[in-house]
Amino acid sequence: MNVEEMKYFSNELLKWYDQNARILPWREHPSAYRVWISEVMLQQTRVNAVKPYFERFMKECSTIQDLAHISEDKLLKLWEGLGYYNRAKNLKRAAQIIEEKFGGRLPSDRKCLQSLPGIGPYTAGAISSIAFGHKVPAVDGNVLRVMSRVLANKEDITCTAVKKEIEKIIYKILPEKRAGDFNQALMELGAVICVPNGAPKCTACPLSPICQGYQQGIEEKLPIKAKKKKRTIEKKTIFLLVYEEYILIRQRPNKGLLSNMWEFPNVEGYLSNQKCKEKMQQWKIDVKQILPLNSSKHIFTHKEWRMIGYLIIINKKPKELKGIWVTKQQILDKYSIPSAFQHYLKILFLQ
DNA sequence: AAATCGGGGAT
DNA sequence: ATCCCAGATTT
Repeated sequence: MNVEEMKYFSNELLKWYDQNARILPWREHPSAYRVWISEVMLQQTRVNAVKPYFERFMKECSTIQDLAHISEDKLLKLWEGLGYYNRAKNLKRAAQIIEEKFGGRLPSDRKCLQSLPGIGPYTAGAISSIAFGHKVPAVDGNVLRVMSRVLANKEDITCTAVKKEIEKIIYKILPEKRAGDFNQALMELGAVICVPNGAPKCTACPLSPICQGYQQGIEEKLPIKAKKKKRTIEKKTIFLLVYEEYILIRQRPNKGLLSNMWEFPNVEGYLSNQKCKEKMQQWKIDVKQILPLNSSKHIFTHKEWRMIGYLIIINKKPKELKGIWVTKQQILDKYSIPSAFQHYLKILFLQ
């Protein structure tokens, strides 16, 4: 791209953004804290999914100081259902570091931001440019797609080298004045016009006159991405253990998948009705009634849980069982249960 | 470089 | 079913 085209790129993109920017909660009085929280929530997560979480989070935890001292229960509850729960833990850790080492204020420098947990190359660039106006790129999936089309670049955008190459090009195009708007505009264009999976809306695109992919008629073949590997399948049997108005839940380990989230007791594999009875004996549970429940499945990025379940009404609270007995209300108020268990959680609430 | 980590909406 | 999302971190 020559200098003229880069000027055109920047000018037309900003002009388009001025007329088409969506009204989003984090764009209202965008403090560094609000930009930070929104950008972390938006990692691999769609705008519409984030909106309600962002507004609730800001009500319940409106400053860095609040965040540095929030309880884990409350933090996970605010994040419940959003996914990638390490994001929430990293937010709190970063808030504590910001209090200790940065005087309670977010740094503006990109490299400095990137030293904080949960803030990588993209998020550091986004905060630095959007909240502080620094001239730094913020290259996310949208930007990679838009640029691979504009440049008709047929390299694999999942490669680190290609990402760095795009960052360099963006840096050259970035305007001195409105770097934050430019970065947001490029992402917005990717989300609204230069969409993935099928036909981008090139006739409505301000960059089509300089888009090489469009002019070569290969825009729908771009970007090039390596194929993902298949998901592994895991079978599980879920137990809804109910004693009077209490239900047994347990906390997952603090590492790995859904770490520190709460779940219903479960075992690997499908247990028959008979094997389920035996398992209850093994756990020394005084069973009153066993009811088989409908199967359910939950798809993660890299694995798939196929589940069956049993509703088990019991006569006495067993002592030595791992977990805690809670009411439905306590689950709603305090304990975070991931969406994977939604099917069985719903059954519980029908009881 | 590849694997891990969630959940949901669009196609 | 597959893809992808305002990615980061660990292996």
